[in-house]
Amino acid sequence: MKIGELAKRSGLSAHTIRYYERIGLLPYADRDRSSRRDYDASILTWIEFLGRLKATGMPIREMLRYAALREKGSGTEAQRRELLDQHRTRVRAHVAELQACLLVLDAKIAGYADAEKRMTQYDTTLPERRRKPAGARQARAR
Amino acid sequence: MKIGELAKRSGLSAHTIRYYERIGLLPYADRDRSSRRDYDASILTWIEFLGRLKATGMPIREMLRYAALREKGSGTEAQRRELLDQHRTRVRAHVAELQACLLVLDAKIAGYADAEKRMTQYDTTLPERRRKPAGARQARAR
DNA sequence: CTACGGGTTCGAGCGCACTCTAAGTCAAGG
DNA sequence: CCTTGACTTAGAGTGCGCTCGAACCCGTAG
Repeated sequence: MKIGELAKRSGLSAHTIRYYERIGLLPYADRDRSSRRDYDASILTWIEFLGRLKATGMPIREMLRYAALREKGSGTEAQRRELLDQHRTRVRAHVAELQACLLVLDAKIAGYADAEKRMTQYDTTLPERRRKPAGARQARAR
Repeated sequence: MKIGELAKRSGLSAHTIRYYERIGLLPYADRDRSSRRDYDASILTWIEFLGRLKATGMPIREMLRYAALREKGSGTEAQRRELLDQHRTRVRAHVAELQACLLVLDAKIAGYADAEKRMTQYDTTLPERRRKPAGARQARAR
């Protein structure tokens, strides 16, 4: 598989794939006789996993540490597990934080929704928004 | 409250506070007669809310849109609600993605934990890690 | 009076993660 | 043979969100 094909399949750009190889996130790819990268489908699994790490906010620096351990092969499993374990802890904390923020967001949005409802009912500030009082209660529901 | 005090209370640096004012994320602060910023405690509420937006990944560009609507005052509630509502949707999606990634991470970690356990039991690669076979099953539990 | 510990402005610099450009190589199709 | 288009490299540029430095100002304590 050439780099263009891999780009399509992985969702990364060819530029990014070369960049990842340059910094050591992807292993140095075999080249054909005209020095073009030729990939094995198995690289996709690795790219996909890198994507998960990235999606969960792992900085490239740390992915590099993981990639290096992986390259090094057996004997590094405990360190790899440790690294992922620590990352998981951070991700869990992050999810918890997001959920807390969502509650705040919910409250804020509910506040605005209330304000809107009141406006529609009593017509305090936006005359052009007036509706028949009877139907106003349901207005703008989403 | 002077900028240093606000920095301490808000967790932002004085540099960042000035930067936020410069770009319009914080309202232009009143100055004392020697042109130093003098803050009202109420700014903390706003900074805290900005922190939530930031924590949930809202780019500054969009916080600026929200801040501008807020400055503009009443009549912008519907737009503010809309903005926050869209953001909430994105955050929820992001949380879902993180949770999916966590499952992958869990599986990967479990895989490594298994490998370690097997190593400890059969002593294949790391002799210095050997333990009495009888107790090895429970080793390294977390 | 002077030193110090804040503060001020403006603009430059940084770290991250790409993203793109320029100039060149190569293989296949018309 | 010539064009096309996908590839190669090294290195420069981008966008984001700060972060810092330089030079200066000001009020108070010793």
